Amino acid sequence: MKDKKDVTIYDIADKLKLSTSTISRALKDHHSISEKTIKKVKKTAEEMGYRPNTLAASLRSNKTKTIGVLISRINRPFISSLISGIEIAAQKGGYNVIITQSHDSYQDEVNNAKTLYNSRVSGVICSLAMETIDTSHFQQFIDKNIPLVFVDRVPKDFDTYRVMIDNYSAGYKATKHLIEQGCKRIAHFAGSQFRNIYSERKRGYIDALKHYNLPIDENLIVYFTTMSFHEGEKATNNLLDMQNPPDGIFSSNDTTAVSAIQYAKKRGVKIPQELAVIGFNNDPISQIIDPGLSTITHPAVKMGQTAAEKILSHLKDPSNKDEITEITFLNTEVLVRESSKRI
Amino acid sequence: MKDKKDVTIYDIADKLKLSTSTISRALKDHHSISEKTIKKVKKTAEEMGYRPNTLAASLRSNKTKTIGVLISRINRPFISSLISGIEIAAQKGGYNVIITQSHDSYQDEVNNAKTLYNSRVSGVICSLAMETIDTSHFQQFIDKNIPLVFVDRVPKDFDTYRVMIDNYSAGYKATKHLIEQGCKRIAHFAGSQFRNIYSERKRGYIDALKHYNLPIDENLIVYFTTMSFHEGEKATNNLLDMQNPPDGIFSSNDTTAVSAIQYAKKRGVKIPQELAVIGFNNDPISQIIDPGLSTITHPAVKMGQTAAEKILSHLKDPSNKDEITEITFLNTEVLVRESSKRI
DNA sequence: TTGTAGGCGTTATCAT
DNA sequence: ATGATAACGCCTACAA
Repeated sequence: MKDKKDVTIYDIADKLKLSTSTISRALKDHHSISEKTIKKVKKTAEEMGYRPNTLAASLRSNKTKTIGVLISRINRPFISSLISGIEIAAQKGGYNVIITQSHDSYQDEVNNAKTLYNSRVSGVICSLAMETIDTSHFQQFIDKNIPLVFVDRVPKDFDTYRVMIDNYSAGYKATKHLIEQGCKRIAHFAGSQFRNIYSERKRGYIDALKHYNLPIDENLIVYFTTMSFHEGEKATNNLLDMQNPPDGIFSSNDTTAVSAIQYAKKRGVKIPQELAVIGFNNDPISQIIDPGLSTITHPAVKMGQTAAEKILSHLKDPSNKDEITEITFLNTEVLVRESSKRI
Repeated sequence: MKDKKDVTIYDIADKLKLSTSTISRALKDHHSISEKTIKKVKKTAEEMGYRPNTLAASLRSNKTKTIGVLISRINRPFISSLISGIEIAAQKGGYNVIITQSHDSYQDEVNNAKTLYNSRVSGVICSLAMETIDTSHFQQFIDKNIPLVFVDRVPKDFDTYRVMIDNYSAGYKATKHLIEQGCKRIAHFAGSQFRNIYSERKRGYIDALKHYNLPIDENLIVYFTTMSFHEGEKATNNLLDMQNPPDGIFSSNDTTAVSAIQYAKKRGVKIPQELAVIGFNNDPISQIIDPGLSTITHPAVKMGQTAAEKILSHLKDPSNKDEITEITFLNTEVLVRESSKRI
């Protein structure tokens, strides 16, 4: 099968004895073109099987109508919902979404940023890799006035759009909930403290304890690197081996919270009576585990949509170019299931 | 902040008193350019902050180095793993991945196909929407010799690359497993029979029953539309209300299998003694539910990788342009957990 | 080994 | 209301 050549506006122009400018305008309903011509052009374009060449238009206008997304890995419930939201909002605005995964590697993130930059994306949405500390590879976007939105895992010190939840308050609420259920020794599964979503959750945890006059025991705070199922098991094991084990766990994600429940059950520890557990994210597994995992809900799809909308509106209104630092906080809620219901 | 203009090969040429062709070639290590010039050009390019304009190159070469992906919805375990695999293979080959969701709507799928076509993607990977029956909107890719790979939810009658599992044999194996556990009345949760992944699973189920001389009871076959948690509950309810309820369920996905387990437990039905259950996909929830859900494993990431590789190799070797019908089957396995272990 | 020139398809500017 | 022309940045025959 031969590759038939694409029909271009030249071909239409030839056929209709018009100029390419007229065709180009007619196809975009330009007001200076007569109704009749517009109709004729569109009809002929249709008949000839014309498809606009986005590439050429992009080159000409230096605009790609593409949003680049930089995330750790797609196949995690929170991230895939996030992307879903981005895609929905982007599509509504006529934008495409191009995805790159860092797999939580700093070097991959740097490379991907470069790739996106080179492909002239109109805007970038990023949730930082676990490893990332230095964020200078994002400066290139700022320099070229390409709107950049950080989502969820945002940097502390980079002035741009940010869409996130109030992790401090979520951590506080989660801990407070356990305290209200009568927990006195609450352990915390903490993520990498380089990612402030985790350090903030921990800060909320600490402050809640303080506020309720409970002692802070550093031995009850476990620092994770990957926050995997396996890490959760190990941590739970260690905690339960303590002379004075915890009676509650506030975990920074659902994966490790679920593993804690499973492991504790295996050891005969009663959930929630002897150990109350609350997680974070409301992943699907949280409602499947028995007892149901109390958790903090995240509006993941909404976050994606919001992030994409920030980009679209920035691109639409080129006035506010300078020094954008806009932080959008989305609401979280404590979702109480059986794993923490003691009273 | 002003948008600084991009550095082009013209700028480099000017600075080095060379022609643009030399620059262009030097940047790509063309053999006809001297080592010295290459080094000099690259150094200057680096210093001037040159970034190749993929757009211009694509327009010129009529190649975009982009793979378009058309799926139902990203935020499902199987799909997000699939995409992850695609992205990994694409990145390895220097390709970008652009994602569109149909949300299982036929119309959206048609629109997305058009969008991808217009953006001149180099290749397309698609898993069909639930609704899709007519697949003529994919013909445009074939006509332009754009490699098209269907994954998982493939059409019956469209001759192109397909990467999938042997759903018939998987359905057969799952049912056989239940039979071997002593089940006599096995129900089947079937998906839309327009999607042959589901009709094949059902065919495997039927044939296994036949092979073991078990009667086929149409009342035990439940046809789902969305295969959601809720649908699973309702179906389970109805089945358990029967005078002669089933003693086993083979479900076409894990979501409904899990809901069956939860609902049956709620009604006091013992799993697996009174009701053995096996699902499909090995979603994360399947190992969280208690008892653990037996299921059919899918190599989702591998499927994505394989699909992307088909495209890359097709693009690399333009010889085999005509009439490609290549079906790749990936292996499945019965993963036995507690939900079906009776002996 | 390097240079010249034309074109990829579209659109904006300036004419008519 | 329509047309001519140049430009977006890169690549590649062909020429030197």
